[in-house]
This record gives sequence, structure tokens and C-alpha cells, in this order.
Amino acid sequence: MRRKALIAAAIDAIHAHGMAQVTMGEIARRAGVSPALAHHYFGGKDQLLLATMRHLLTELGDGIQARLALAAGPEERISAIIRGNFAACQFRPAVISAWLAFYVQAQTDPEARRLLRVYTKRLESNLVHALASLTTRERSIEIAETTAALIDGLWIRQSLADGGADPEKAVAAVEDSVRRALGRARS
Amino acid sequence: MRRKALIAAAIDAIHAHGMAQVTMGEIARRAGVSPALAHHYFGGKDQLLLATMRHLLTELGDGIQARLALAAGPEERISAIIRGNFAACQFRPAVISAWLAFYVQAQTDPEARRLLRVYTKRLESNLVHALASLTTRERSIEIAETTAALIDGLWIRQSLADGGADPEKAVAAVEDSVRRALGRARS
DNA sequence: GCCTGTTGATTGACTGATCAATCAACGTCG
DNA sequence: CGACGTTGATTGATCAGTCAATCAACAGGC
Repeated sequence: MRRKALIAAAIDAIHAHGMAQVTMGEIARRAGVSPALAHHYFGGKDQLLLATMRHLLTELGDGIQARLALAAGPEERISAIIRGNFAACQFRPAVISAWLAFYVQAQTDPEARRLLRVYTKRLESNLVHALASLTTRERSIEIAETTAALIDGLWIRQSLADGGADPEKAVAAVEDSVRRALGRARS
Repeated sequence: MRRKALIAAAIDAIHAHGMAQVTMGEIARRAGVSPALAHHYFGGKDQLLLATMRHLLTELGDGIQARLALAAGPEERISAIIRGNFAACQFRPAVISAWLAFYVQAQTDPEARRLLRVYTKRLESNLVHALASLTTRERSIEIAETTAALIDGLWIRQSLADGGADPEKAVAAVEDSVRRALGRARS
């Protein structure tokens, strides 16, 4: 309850003021509580931000898992992974800002780095698994790495676009890239 | 002289401590001067960081231009752009950290956003131009956007890799992606 | 050749503001 | 009454930016 509200407030605060200038007071104010309460629940600024990162990670992971459970066949599994990464709840400006900030954090903070690698590995592992029956194992790994990078890159560029997000276009671009990597014509 | 040293120190400091905790004192210490001097030359923290960003932008742009000048034919021009983006001087951990930090900065700072968009537009423009004679104009734009996103994504993932950078592999992946997008088999 | 005024580079010390973290107090529900 | 959630006030530290003072280089007058 309070934790959820504080995490949501942290995401908004990061988007509004940037990770560099985000303060416990600002987060608490957005959550409608006193700064002291944020310390009470999370024990410190660093741990609150790490908890926010974990929240985004599990939210993304759960979304992808839910879509994977409904997928039939390799092509649908691949689409499920791609669409999960561009799902509406993830593809919001505030969320993208937070992800970017965590990438920066991971450059110096070992725990953030570890968490981000969990996401990286899981994404690539999911892709390799879905690609397994469509090509060789070695080629699966290559395609998975390139696809994962393309997804991350589209996220970043989305953060610079002025207009509203266009997840459909991003999904189409990634799916087309995978099809071509598999040597299949555009459907 | 002093400006160059301070900018280089700023890049290292960002890599070592993260944009959030970088201080004028730390940058000045790495440059071997007093904190007051950094103010004397740049007028403030924000302007020093923006100058650092401009330095990276022009360094990257000049490298690509130099490679483009030596390129003959569309394929070589495309390769020149790709290789310029993964040139050794750019593909260092400290530089990647700085770029990431500037992407975050661009979420809230209009001037940083403007500068980053200059890079984005120039990269896509270069790619579209190089692709012009190989496909339709509309398809050129699509391929350029996807390729630019792939380059950014490979940069980011490079920042998480433990081992040393592998620019050759990244270049090969992007070139292969462009070839497939153009409907050509791997050479 | 030497004194001297000037200019720009450089510094240490200081200040004002900000923020994370702490703690004692307060309400409130059981 | 007692446990829990919550808060306002406080503290100690940190940092950006300022300022007066020092230093080095140099030019010109004598």
C-alpha cells in the first residue's frame, strides 16, 4: 500500500526531476506522506530506488510470462516476448526515464548491475528458447542478442521522441527484423 | 588545455561515481586543479556537463565524417557510419557511461535534449542518404530508424558486459541487419 | 637591464542552501 | 494501556558558487 505508492511516486519523481536531483522529500511529497516515512519503509534512499527497480523488473517479467502462457507455437512466443517489452504499462515516458536512470545506476552500483543483468539474461534466454525450433542454436543466440539490443534501442529513442509513444510501430520493426534474420520474407 | 582536461576529467568522474553524485570538486580533483577553476572556465556545473556532451557529440560526428570522406559507394558509406559509431575512442566504458548519463539528462534538460536530437537526426540523415540509391525513400527511412535504434541498443548492452568491448562483433551485427533489411543475403 | 603596472590564471576559505537520516512525540486503533 | 503508523523538528554533512588574495607572464618606460 504505502510501499506501492512510494514506488510509483519514485518513478514519477525520477521522470520529473531526473535521478540526479530526486530527493526523498520529493518522492514522499508525491506519495502524500512525510519524508520520514519513506525511510521507515525502505531504510534509505538507495534501497527505495533499488526496490523501484525490482518492481519494474518483476512487472515487466510478469507481463511477458502472462503473454507467453497464451502463445501457441514459436512465432507467437516470439511475438509475445516482443509485445511484452512494449506493453503499454511499460512504455510510458516516466517508466522509460526510470529504466534509463537505472542503466546509469548500474554503471556504478553492483546491486543495480546485478538486477539489470537478470533482465538481460531472461530476455535473451526467452528469445533463444522461442527461436530454438526455427534455426540452429548458434544462430538463435545471435538473433536473440541483436533483437534484445534492438528492443533496448527502440526504448531509448522513444524517450527522445516528442509525440506520444508508438509501440505498434516498434513491435512491427522488431518482428520484421526477426523475420528477416530467420531468412523469411515479410508476411 | 585546461578545458580539455576538465572535460576528460568529467567523463571519468561520471563513469566512476555516476552523474547523480558527480561534484565539481571531484572533477577538478581529477583534472588536478581547484574546484574554483572549473567555475572560472565553465561558469557552473550544468555548463561544464553540457560542454562535455558537446565534446562527445563533435568527436563522434568528426569521426564519422572522416570515415565517410574515404568511402566509395553506398555500401562503404553505410559501413563508414556504422564503424564510426563503434570506433574505439567512443566505445570505452567511461564514454558509454557518459552517453547514458546524457540520455537521462535529456529527459529533463531541454538543452541536453536538443543536443541529443542533433546526434539522432544526423545519424538517421546520414543513413538515409547512404541508403537512398539502394532502395525506396520510404524504406530507407524505416531501415535508418531501425539501424539507429540497433546501434544505440548495442551501445547500452555493451555497458553491461563484463569483459572488454567487442566492437567488431557489434559492427558485424549491424551490417548484417542492414543487408537483410535490404533483402540481400549475407556476403 | 630593471622597475612597475596590468592582465589572466589559480587558489583557499567561506557561505548559503539542500538533503539524508534520526528521533522524540503524537495520534489512533485494538 | 500498549503497539503501530506517522509526523515535525533537528542535525550533520555535502556541495555549488563566490570572493579576495596570490602568482606568473609580459609589456613598456626609464
